[in-house]
Amino acid sequence: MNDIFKALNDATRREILELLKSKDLAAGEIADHFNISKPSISHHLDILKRADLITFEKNGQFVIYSINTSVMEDVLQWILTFKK
Amino acid sequence: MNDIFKALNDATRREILELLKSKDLAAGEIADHFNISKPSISHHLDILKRADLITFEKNGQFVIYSINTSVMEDVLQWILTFKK
DNA sequence: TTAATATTTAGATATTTGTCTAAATATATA
DNA sequence: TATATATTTAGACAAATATCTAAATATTAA
Repeated sequence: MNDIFKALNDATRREILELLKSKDLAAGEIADHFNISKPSISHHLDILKRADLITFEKNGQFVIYSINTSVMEDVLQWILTFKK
Repeated sequence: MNDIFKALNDATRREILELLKSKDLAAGEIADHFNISKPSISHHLDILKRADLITFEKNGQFVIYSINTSVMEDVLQWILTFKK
């Protein structure tokens, strides 16, 4: 739970998830959406990976990232415990 | 959304919310549950307040804190946009 | 009014975090 | 093989964060 909330606690990372909601993207395509260096985006992707919020697959020289919505279920359940 | 995720990105603050789920508590009662100084807990309460995740009411020399679940609804809706 | 209790504010400090540039690695293509 | 493209790793640095102690503020009670 710690890793998930940590990953979600950054506007850039949340926006990456929004992008991947529409379709899978290569690391470079993701980076192109931001005014942030590629290494920084790579670091954000790493944090999202650790939280298992995204997965990736190597395709030639590209690395294609996909969202993993199953982890969102855990957050959902946690939130629901607060609904009265 | 930023303030909410920031507030939730800390185990102590999430535990404070768990405590308040059961019942309203004074600042000191909350602090008694942790091996952390009262000023630190006061700081955590401040962050939860800013995120509107808790409310408070002064009662004599005590300050009674309550959880505000309505904000959880916003997180819930955000999470749901990822459910396929 | 003085002392005790409850809480917050102020200021300091060590750790974590987000960002950068430069360099390394991996793959594709000429 | 040499060069170009895609991505990550390494290392540095400023800003944010969680914590502490000491002091300030507010309220109650003797």
